[in-house]
Amino acid sequence: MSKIISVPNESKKETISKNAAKLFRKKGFSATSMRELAVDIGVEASSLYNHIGSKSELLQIICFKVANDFINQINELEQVDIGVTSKLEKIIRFHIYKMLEDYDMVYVANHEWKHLQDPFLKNFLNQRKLYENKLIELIKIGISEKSIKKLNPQVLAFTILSAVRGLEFWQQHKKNIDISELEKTMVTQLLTGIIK
Amino acid sequence: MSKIISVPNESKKETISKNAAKLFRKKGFSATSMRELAVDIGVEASSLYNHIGSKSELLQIICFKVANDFINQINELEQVDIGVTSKLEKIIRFHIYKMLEDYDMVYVANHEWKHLQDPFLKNFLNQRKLYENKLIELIKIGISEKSIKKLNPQVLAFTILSAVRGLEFWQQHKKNIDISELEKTMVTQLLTGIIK
DNA sequence: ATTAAAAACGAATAAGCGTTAGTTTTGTAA
DNA sequence: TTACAAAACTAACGCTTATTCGTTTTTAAT
Repeated sequence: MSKIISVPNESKKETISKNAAKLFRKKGFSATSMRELAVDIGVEASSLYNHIGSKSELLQIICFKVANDFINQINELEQVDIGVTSKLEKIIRFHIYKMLEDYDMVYVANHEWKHLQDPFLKNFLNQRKLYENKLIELIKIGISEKSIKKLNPQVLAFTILSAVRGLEFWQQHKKNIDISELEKTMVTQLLTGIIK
Repeated sequence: MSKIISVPNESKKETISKNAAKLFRKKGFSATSMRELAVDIGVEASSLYNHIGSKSELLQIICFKVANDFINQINELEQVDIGVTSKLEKIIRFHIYKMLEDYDMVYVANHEWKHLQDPFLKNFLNQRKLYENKLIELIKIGISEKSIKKLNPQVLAFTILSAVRGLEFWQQHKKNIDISELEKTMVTQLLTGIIK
């Protein structure tokens, strides 16, 4: 066939990964074949192996890219000197931004991580638990500072994470609704309800 | 091997379906083989076909069982003469109940429906949209009655649905937290926040 | 123009897939 | 005991899978 076309500043591995993310999201990891991926990229399946090690590696790249992005954001936020509720709002808005920006990858990291193989699977789950715990700690501080209602912090954290994860919905409804209204509504529902 | 053991009042098809739901949840539909399913049930793979038509049929059974349960509940609720916020609370509590009761099936219906084949795929998505629209209509009534804040009803509905979908988390944390506290926290966060 | 590396190709491999066919075993009722 | 149907078995089909191999083409540097 032809050559892999990659935009400048993007390696061929990145090009393949992004196409893989799109397919993994649409069809699921297991139901996506390397031959399908190859067709989308415009090359024979065997040619892909000049750039990647395995199908599994593609999933690793996607999942850990997303995990790192979220971990980095919450780490940076820990340094910033603003109130707990402002931090929660920033976290929610970052999820919204990420979901609209890197939809395919975030979706795959959320839904297809279970097809990672050890040690990557364990590693990924550790990263996720780390993120959850940071969020829970933040909420606990808010409760002790009396800026957040005294409810179960774990449940509050998971409800927020589940709600923002549901932003996958919005990829389909992008046109019907504008982002600022989306952000306002979600922040209000998730935060105003738990702020004294 | 041996025979399929099914509890009384449960057909062998139901037994197979429940085992399939457990596997589909753990490994995904595409990554689950009929041979694995057969091992779990204690029979050869080919023997399954005396009771079911195809692997695909198992997914159909699971997805539409769940869809019908939720549609039925919201239909019954339409007849009841209580306030909008009470109805929303009942819906949230029903989701919590269902997720804890029929975890495997609900999870599969939420995550693996994309592997349904037409016309079942289209049918399932129609059912889901129907449910979403009923919820949105309920919220719109609440807004016009001024019992709910004037926010985007579609976003509010999807945030609720996403949050309750996230109850999958809780299957792992079942021991750490009791259900009544879970329900109270979620209802408070999702409703008190949007109720004037 | 020569050379070496990078990246494409076609063909093949071994394993696993859902499913079918034909046969044998099991359970049930006459 | 006989007879019939239900449900199990073994074996195989045709197909797809990820990946590897050896070879050829393309690209870029000398």
